[in-house]
Amino acid sequence: MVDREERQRLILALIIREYVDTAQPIGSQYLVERYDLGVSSATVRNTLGDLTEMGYLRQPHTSAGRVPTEEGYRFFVRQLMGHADLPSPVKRTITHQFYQAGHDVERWMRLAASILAHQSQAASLVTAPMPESAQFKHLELIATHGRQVLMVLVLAGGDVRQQMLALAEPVAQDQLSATAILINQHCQNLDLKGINALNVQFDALAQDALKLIREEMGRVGASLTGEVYHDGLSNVLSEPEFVESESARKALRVIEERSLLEDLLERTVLTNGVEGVQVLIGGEGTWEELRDCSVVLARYGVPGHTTGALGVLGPIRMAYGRTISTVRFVSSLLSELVAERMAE
Amino acid sequence: MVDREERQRLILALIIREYVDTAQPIGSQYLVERYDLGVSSATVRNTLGDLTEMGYLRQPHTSAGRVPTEEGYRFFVRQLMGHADLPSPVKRTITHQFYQAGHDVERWMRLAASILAHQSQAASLVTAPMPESAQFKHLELIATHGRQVLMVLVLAGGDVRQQMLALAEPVAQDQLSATAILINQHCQNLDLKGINALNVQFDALAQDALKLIREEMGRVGASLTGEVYHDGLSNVLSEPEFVESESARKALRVIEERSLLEDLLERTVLTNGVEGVQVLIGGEGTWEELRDCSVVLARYGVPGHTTGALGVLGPIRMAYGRTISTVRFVSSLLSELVAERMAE
DNA sequence: TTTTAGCACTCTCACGGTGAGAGTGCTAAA
DNA sequence: TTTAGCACTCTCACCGTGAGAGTGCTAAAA
Repeated sequence: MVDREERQRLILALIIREYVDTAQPIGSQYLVERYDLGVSSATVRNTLGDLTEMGYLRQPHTSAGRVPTEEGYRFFVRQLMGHADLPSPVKRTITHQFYQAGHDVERWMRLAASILAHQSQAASLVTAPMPESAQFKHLELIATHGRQVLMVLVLAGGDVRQQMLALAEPVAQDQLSATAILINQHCQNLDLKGINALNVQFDALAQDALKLIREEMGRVGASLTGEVYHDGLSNVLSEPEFVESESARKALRVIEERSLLEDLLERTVLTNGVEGVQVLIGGEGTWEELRDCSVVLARYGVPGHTTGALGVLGPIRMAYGRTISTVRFVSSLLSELVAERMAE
Repeated sequence: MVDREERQRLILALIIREYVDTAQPIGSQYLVERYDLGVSSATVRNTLGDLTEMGYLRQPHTSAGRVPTEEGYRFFVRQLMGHADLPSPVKRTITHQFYQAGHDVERWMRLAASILAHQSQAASLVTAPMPESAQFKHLELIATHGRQVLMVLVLAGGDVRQQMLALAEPVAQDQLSATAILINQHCQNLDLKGINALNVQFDALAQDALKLIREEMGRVGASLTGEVYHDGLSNVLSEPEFVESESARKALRVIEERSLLEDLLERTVLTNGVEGVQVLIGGEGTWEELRDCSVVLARYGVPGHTTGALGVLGPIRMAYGRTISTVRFVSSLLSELVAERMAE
């Protein structure tokens, strides 16, 4: 004889597993036929009644089977699911793919998005790693043509930024190089505050360059999310819950519209102090656009220095186990890569 | 009394206009009520019969009104539509927005995608401008940490590329700078062929750098499409033709899957010799994924030097007039910007 | 006290029939 | 060549029906 509560947990887990597979309401008879529960369907029915009363299951209509509620999924994720890891061969394959991408951050991002989308069969999103504060490393000024100068600014952590600098009059490359060397000497390893506090008499050219440098460094840290990569959008459209295009539209907008996505990320994984993978089910009452979907998010990078976020967006009826382990693994991998890159 | 053929053209145009608005089959009575045609519904019915026989209209079923066929749209776009331009105030607004984006190519791309999506109420896509061949302009080698060196390569046309160069042993910045100067002297304005033909004895460091330069320059021109920007994906999901998610999925895949998109672009606008805006209606029998949608495409940039592509993807029932003029205008604007940037 | 068999009950869904409405094509007259 | 008139066809919304699924309850069994 099994403990009453034990059976409730078992059956909730089974219903979620089956429902994630089939997208069909699950009945008592179906369960006893497929699993060796050792009890009759009537007993299962009692348990189903309990779980329904507890708010973890619901019936679409009287004569239908049970479907997990959002609360049911939450309970499952928090208490029932366990901490399964990705199978080792999968991990090795993924690691290998990142290894092949070399030092190219853009390729990392695309690869991460592709892997997440593929593993979870849902939509994925990855934001480029963003330094939380800018630290001057190196400057180059390169004459292009006429009064336009290309400024290449290297920041700590391997972040490279380019800007065009429009001068009042043409300047020779020699003079540009001299100015760059001068600025490099004074600004080495300074942050924005340090550069602002600099008390040196620069010439007009250097001042122009410094102005642009300040602007560019000010931009760093102003936003927590950089370029956004995504993949697998067409995956979610094949899910039955997104056939009424309205919920699909809302979900798409979260990925497309930068402001929505930034709000979501900043209020979840990019909040300092929060660690690990976060699971948002059905918008959690906060995000109307996510009412019909779930999001699995994680931060990656080196906290306090350079971080980004990644995650998966799919139907509420999602294979949380696999998705969460993939998100966890890819984020830890990216964290390692970012840390290595910073050490360079 | 109006010429028979004249009436056919008028009525086809009216049906397309109405159908694009309402997405409902249009009947003879509806037309005579809304437009002052000067003839009875019976006459209109005869004309409808003609147009149906010509293959420009069809009936979803016997007792329904008429709907344009793909052939009908094609005829409309080619013969009936005229060459309406965007209203001047709209043009001014758009021009102003690009002006505000400064010299930032990434912002141009995002802005173009946003404008196209917004104006056409459909999905838009823009590929970054790609030089057709690489010409060496300038090189910088910057020590970062240990054996990792940041290589910044400036190509003609303002294209800047960065790569990490991993050395066998650490090298001081002085020596890196000297090597860069050396390479700059020898490679100035050379293309890949010229660099390969170079007959100079370089030291190990310079040879490493040159190897990477060759790789990077070889990458230019290898693909005709660079980074792809898009916007307005959620627009198309609101169209009634995309409620059955299968056609929406196929359309999304064209935008998401690089290989599909590249094939499409290279076989249409990026084919040399083709000029102006191209309209593909219903996949034109060639692209299965586009069977249920239309694409309005154009090339932009400076032909033979640096070009990109842009376009709009929407339902076949699309407001071709407005979309085509927007695509034409934005592409000409981007062409100007790219030309200016090349002159710098 | 827990489990189970039995059973009545409820609800959905697929099916077929029906009638209103829309739009047509044809015919014959203008 | 155009038009009025009309019969015809097809869809679509509506309804009623019955099979099927799954339930909750009750009373007996363990």
